Amino acid sequence: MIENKDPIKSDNLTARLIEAIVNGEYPPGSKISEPELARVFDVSRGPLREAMMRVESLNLVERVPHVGARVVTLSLEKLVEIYAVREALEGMAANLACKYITDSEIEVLEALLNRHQSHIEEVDGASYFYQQGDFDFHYLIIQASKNHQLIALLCDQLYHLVRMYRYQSPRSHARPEKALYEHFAILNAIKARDPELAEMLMRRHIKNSRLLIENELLEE
Amino acid sequence: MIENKDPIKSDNLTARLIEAIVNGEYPPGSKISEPELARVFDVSRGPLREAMMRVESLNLVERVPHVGARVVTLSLEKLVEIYAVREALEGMAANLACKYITDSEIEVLEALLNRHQSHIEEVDGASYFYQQGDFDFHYLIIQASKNHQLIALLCDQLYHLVRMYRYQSPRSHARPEKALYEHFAILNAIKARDPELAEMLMRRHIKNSRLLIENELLEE
DNA sequence: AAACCCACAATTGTTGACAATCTAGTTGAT
DNA sequence: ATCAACTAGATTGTCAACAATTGTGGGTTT
Repeated sequence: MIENKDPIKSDNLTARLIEAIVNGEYPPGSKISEPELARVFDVSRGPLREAMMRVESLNLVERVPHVGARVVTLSLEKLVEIYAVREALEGMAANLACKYITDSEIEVLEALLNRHQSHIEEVDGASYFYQQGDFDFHYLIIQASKNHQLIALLCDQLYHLVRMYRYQSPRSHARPEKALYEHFAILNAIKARDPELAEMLMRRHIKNSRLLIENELLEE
Repeated sequence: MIENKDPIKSDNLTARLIEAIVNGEYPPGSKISEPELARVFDVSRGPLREAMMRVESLNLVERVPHVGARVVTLSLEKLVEIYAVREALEGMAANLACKYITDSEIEVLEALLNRHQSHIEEVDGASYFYQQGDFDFHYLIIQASKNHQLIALLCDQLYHLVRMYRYQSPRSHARPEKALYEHFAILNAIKARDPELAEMLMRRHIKNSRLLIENELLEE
């Protein structure tokens, strides 16, 4: 079976552009020059512009006609708004997951959380690892909802912005012990097939993350 | 003050394409030929493809590399998924609206609902008018949330699919009296600044709409 | 008759060039 | 000296032609 790597420049470009923006290679607010990027990515401006249109749809860049595109700047207000949306959507995801999650998916989640627990006990404050693990947990819950619209909205759109913020935030927003405790509570509710409880716990979990970020930023 | 009509073909095209697809000019499942559409809209394939990328991001068309794009087909399953997302997001919108809605916005909503009541009393089953009115009500609540991410997600993305379905559905999914009653209940909760109640009522309202659609389709 | 292969037409992906618009630097006037 | 207008350069928007891939139809083989 040959690995079918997309030879379509426009499609590959989109993913590469997203990565470059999310990890800060093109920092927030910086101008994006079409000729320059076309040179960097070794494509013509045609496919590049097509990719830009998609990236714009993801709200990663903002375009002004005849002027150009800039990487979005993540204000505190915007991030709070995003977390409100996450709260609603991931709450629903946890709710739906109670009905649709499979036994094997539950096993994967349990293994993941156990691994997190070990790591936290070993190295206190393994924050980078934890952030990735936090993403994994939320990802799996969202997937378990089996709602493709929900999955697309969260994983293909919102999470790029969330990742962009975490990558570039000087602070570490991790609170490993408490968050892990909340993750276990959510998983237990899902295992008990209790949609209302699972949704409520997920919403509280995300609200706590939001409050943490708000406080950290307000301290400055 | 001169009306600044966008002379940018690529941008205008996107809106025109969306309208054409939503109102069924290009029916679900039909193939979209780039040369043909370029002729119809009197543009080159360049701007047309840029518009197509955006329309694809809205999930109104599905593209296969080197094959082409087709208008999405709205299955019952997909619609149910969309309504679950609406339930989560519009519930949150009602919740937030309790905090951020202005007095003038409340007045507009009250006037809207009163107008609906009059119309329903006059002509029994003014279903077309009601459907537009239903959109207006939900639109205003969403706007009142003042959450730009939420507004963009619902008004700029999801609602195109909902409108597409309503336009093309042979049946009228209106249940004017009950829906109007629910609208009044939601508005009252918002006026009382009761976020939990407003969210709960909005979610029930949308769930009722979903159940109605499910039943109507299952009858066939 | 059914299945396979091959060439042809049509469509998609990509490119480079051209036109329209914005930005910046310079010149000139008050 | 400050501000406005103009010009030059660069950037964005658009186009038409070229390259690559897919689907189709006919012809051959089993």
